[in-house]
This record gives sequence, C-alpha cells and structure tokens, in this order.
Amino acid sequence: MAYQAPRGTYDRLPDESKKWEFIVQTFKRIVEGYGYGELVTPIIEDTELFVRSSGETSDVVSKEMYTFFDRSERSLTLKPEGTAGVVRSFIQHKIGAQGGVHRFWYMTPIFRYDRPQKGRCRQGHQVGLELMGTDSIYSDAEVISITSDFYKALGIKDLTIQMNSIGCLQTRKTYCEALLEHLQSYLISLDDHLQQKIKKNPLRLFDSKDQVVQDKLSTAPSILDFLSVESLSRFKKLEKILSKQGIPFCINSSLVRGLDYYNETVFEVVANNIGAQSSLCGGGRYDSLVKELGGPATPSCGVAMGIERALMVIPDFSEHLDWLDVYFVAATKSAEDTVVELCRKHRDKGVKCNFDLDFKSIKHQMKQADKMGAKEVVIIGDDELEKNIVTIKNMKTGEQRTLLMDEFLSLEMKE
RNA sequence: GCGGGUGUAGCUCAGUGGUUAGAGCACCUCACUGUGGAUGAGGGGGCCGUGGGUUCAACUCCCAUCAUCCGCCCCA
Repeated sequence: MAYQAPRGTYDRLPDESKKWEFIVQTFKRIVEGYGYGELVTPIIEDTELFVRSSGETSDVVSKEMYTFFDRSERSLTLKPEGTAGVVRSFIQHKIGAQGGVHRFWYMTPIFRYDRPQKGRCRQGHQVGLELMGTDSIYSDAEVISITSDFYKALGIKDLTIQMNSIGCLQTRKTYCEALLEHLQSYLISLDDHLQQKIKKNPLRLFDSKDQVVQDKLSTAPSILDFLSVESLSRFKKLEKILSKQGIPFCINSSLVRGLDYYNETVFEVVANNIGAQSSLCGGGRYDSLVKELGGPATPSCGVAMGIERALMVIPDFSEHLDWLDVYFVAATKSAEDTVVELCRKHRDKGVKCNFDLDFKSIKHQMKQADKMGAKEVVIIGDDELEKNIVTIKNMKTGEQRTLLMDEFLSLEMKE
C-alpha cells in the first residue's frame, strides 16, 4: 500500500457521511431553535491561548497538542478543543462590550496527539455551543436541556446526564486539602504517576480507574459538602428546573473535568457499551475564562459533543439510505437520448435522479436503481417512444403504470 | 507515553514450514434477447501489511517497522 491516512485520522466515506450529516443537521436544527448562531474560528490559534485556557498542567496542553512553528517562528497549535477559539473571538470582536447574552454554536475538527483507540482519533470532530454573558442558573439549564434534546433527537434512549458542582476556586482549594487529608496515610503507597497527579490537581484522581484508588475515594468526603451557600443553592435550583422539565439526570459527586477553566456546574453524558472512551459529551460553566484571557468579566457555560462518539451510538439506518428519487432506464439503445434529456429536465425541477452511464443491460440498470435506493424507475424503450409514453415502476411496491409523456413532464414531485 | 491482541480477496474471516492459498458475502456473466430484491450454474479477482533474518524451502518461525483493535493514561 503506497499511502494511507496518517495515524489516528480516517477518511469518511459516503455512507458514513449520511449519518454524519444527520447528526450535524440535528444539532443545528436544535440549537437554532434556541436562537444560537454559528461562530466559525480558525483551525489554528496561538499556542498561548490553549495553554492559558486549558491550563498548563492539563494533559491536553502538556503532551497532546499539535504545536508547530510557522515560517515566521510563531508558535501555533491545531485546536485541541472548541471553547478557547470562541472565547478568543468573542474578546477580539468586543462582542461582550455592551453586555448582554450571546449564543454561539460551532462544528470543528479537534486535534490531540494521543494513542488512537476506539472513540479516540488524533483528528476528531465536535459540535458544541457557548452561552455567554450571564450567570443565571437558567443558562446552565438551557445548555443541559439542549444536550438532552440533541441526544433524544438522535434516537438515543436511556441516556443519563451526570451532573456535579465543583463550586468556586476557594471551594476546590478547601476540598482538595480535605481530600489529601483523607488519603494521607496511604499516599506513599501510590505510584509515581498518581503522585504527580495529586501534586498537580488532586481532583483528577477521580478519573482514575485504579481499583485501589477508587475504593479509597469511595469513602472520601464529597465536594458537594464543601460548596458555599450560594453554590449549593444554585445547584439545588438547577436540579429543580431540570426535574420540572422532565430531563433525566443523576448527581455524580466524583465527576470532575479535565480542563482547568470549569467551575460550578459540570456535566457529562456517558454511554454504556462503547468501550473505554465512553463520554459522549462534556460541558459546564466557565465564569472567569473570558476575563482571564483579557476580555470583560463574562460568566458563561457551554458543552461540546464528540461527533465520532455520537456515530457509535446512534441507531443504524443504513437500510433507508436513499440517494435518488428516480432512476431512468433505457430499455433500448434508441431510448438513450430521451433518458438523458428527461433526466436533465427533472434535475432542473430539483428531483434527485440519474441513469446508467454505460447503458448496460436492463437488468443491470434495474439493479443499479435498486442499489441507489431510487424510489421510482422510469423506463423508456421502443414501445414508449412509439406511443409517446413512459413506464413508471414503484420500487417499493413493484407496481407499474404508464403515463403520457406530457403528463409525466408536468408532474410535480410529490413529497 | 506504557502493556496486550491482530494484519490473508472489495468486506467478514478460515488455513498449512513443502507443487497452483480457501470459504461466505459482494462483484461480473449466463439461465431470463423489456424489469431490481429470490434461486441455480459459471467467472474475475491475492507481492498472505512492509523490510530484514533463520531455512534446501517462509503466508506459516524470529526480529524490526507501519497500521489497527483492546486496556492503562487522558478525554469528546
């Protein structure tokens, strides 16, 4: 094999693209229903932007970024996530200068230099949204409600949204101390990797799949008990709002997120049977990020959904792939010109149609029609030409009828 | 970055240190000279991932490499 797609990347072929399109269109329809507008940012940004937003100690920044110098020695990085670019754009265009609430959605490739595995490519894709300019608890609820709408519309049943509050900076600081104290007697027995992790951010321990760690953490204090009065009451209110809207969720007090900019509400949707990379999406509040990156104080929240992961869980609908409405069949050589002409006319009317470019046997042409999922086949042969009619076959029922050519041409496409 | 599995036809996979490497599905042709999904018959398809080594002989054994899958890690 001469060339192949680089490690961790893949070609998306037409059948897959149909499903892909379905996911993106569904997302778009839902967010536009909430008044979100698309914000497209470049695929590359200054490296510094990601370092400052995701956090220098995060794994994403410390070892997974596609960073390079351009010909002018600028350090650039292929986006490893979607939020930073949106925030940068928000600040650059002074969108928040007059205050107010702003809603954006995006679809973007993301790049992480990581060992490929099921559900994890080096070039992945996300759709996501950012709701910026308010700390209203209803904004948390809106983002979660969109997330719920989205997966429901994709036909995914039994999804559960896991939710947690990691409070404010002070809460996390106090909590980490308590966590360390709880683990103290046992810290020395941990391996280097976990030691490092604890030093950098003890909260990340919750992500570990190590059974011993998990056991120890199961008796640890819950971060929810450390929340300030305000944080706790807004989290309670969020629960109430979601319950009222019938959105299923569960509280998972060990849910932490990998990027440093999150605070207060964080959430995730997890699938059960797609392997180790089981998060379908992740999101939460990031109230200080805009300010940290040099913009006006702009409390915000958002969510990002992995498209590849959604692909793994949506129901299979390869059965009803219909590429065409009509397939034209030339039964005899003399009908070929007519077929080409009719096809042209139907395309002008917006009908999805085609014909066999090689004009092989009728059987072959019928087979092609079947394969393309054509709803109807229009057959033209000597008989039809002579009587100035067309034969129309419904491919689903197998029924056949004839129409005068003029009638056929004046037909409007039904449905 | 670490551990393990797998690379054979377009796809899913059998296979053996020894002539010419198989099956199912798919594809093409025919039975059916104007009709798809069904059946039957025939046919085309392979540097057995790549490079090296062991051997009289390697698709098979060994090493390396690339890719992929499953974990760890991390996350979408």
